[in-house]
Amino acid sequence: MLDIQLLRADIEGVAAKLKARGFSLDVAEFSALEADRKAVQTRTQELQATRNSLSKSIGIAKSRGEDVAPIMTQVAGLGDELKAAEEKLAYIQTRMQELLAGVPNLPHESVPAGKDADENLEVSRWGTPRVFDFEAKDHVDVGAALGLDFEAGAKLSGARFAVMQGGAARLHRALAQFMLDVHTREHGYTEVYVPYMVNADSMFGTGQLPKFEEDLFSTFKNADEKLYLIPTAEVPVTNLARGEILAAESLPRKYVAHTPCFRSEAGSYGRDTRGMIRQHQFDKVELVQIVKPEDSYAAHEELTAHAEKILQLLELPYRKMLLCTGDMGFGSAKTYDLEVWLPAQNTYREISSCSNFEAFQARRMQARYRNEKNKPELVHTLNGSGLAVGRTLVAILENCQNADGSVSIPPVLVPYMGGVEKLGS
RNA sequence: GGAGAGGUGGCAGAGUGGUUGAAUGCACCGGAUUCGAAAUCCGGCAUACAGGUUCUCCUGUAUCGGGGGUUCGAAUCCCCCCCUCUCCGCCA
Repeated sequence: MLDIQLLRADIEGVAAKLKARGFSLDVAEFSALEADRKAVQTRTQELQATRNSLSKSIGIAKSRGEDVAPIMTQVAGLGDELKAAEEKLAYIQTRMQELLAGVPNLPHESVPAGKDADENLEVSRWGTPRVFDFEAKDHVDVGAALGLDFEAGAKLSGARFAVMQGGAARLHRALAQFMLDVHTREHGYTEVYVPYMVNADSMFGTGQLPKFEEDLFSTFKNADEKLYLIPTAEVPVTNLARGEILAAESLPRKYVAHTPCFRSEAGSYGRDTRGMIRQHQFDKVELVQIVKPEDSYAAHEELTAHAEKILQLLELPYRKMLLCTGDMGFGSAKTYDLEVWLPAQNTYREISSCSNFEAFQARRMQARYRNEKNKPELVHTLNGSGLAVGRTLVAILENCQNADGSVSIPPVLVPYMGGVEKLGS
């Protein structure tokens, strides 16, 4: 959520920046509401002040045993106008909040302008895509012999679900364990275990609600309270700070969590229908940092490097992309995507997305810390995949496949595989 | 699932209709004392929003788990919900 003060001070400037990311701000509606708000709020508060002081004098008069009837009639005269004013103010404020809640974050000045993914900027490449001396198969074909079973997933749950057995399942688990170990031991993150279902307040806090409800799975906790399945651990982990005033010394907070993620993938019909790339349920190891505002851009570089480190250790070629204004997520001020090389697709595919949200989520969550002046100030929040486990499995199956259909395990994973160096054949 | 207790400021903990945004203690900040420190003393210390002002200041409004109600006036009374704790039952 943007600072409403910013919109009041310079709505045209804000609208221009939002336009760069393809969002059209309803300046007219906002301005009209703002004009109304100012008048109605001032009047409401005046009336409330009058009522309060009259009520107070009733108390005083009563304690002195004086007749309070004249004051009572005076205060009664306020009733109707006050009630009407309060109702109108509540309506205006609700409407403004709704409007504001749907406005995406402003892009950071270092973000290139662009319309869509085609205008993202390649920042760097690591590793060299392997040249195969045989026809490289895709992960579906490689995985079939190793226990990766999409038909079973479809039988149990439908499209976009998979079952893994034996070696594939073991490799999947090994990847998550490995990532957690690297981030906790070498990168200083605290491992957290969090709920996989969260309430609407949490979803609002990180920005999934109210705008993206159709992307979420949900269930009813009781007749009128919904619980949402997390689309990423970012939601429960970042919301740990919701409503808190953190001690400055406790920052930065660095969390890593391994969770399943659930996404309805509404609107992606026909895309990535084959294989594990786009599933309704997948595992991810997520990095979250909660930092002081002045540290967030350094933290963003650091967090991205932490995700890159996993790819490097696994010896998977990747490139780092700086997303342009038009391709960034709703709440992000700046995002790097890491894209891993997939030989069967002959291209790089997203395996991690690392974003700095600045105060956008913190404002929605009222997540603050005490600054040097001892005043509460909004923190900055960041997160990034470190990495998406399912897609990492895909990358290993494809990049490390052998002509005989087996898959060589990256050396760093061998200890996590009980010493197994090769799956299949 | 049954029975009971409770949710108040960073923390602990008073407060059952009226100058209560809220006693007191701790923590924290400033000052005094001291060669310095501890102890002691004095003062300050919630958040959000609005208006004025552009001062790091004044005025106002809202906020005592959440929502609704009664009332001129609600932390305090009524209703609904959420959460925490204790005991019993059940259970991984």
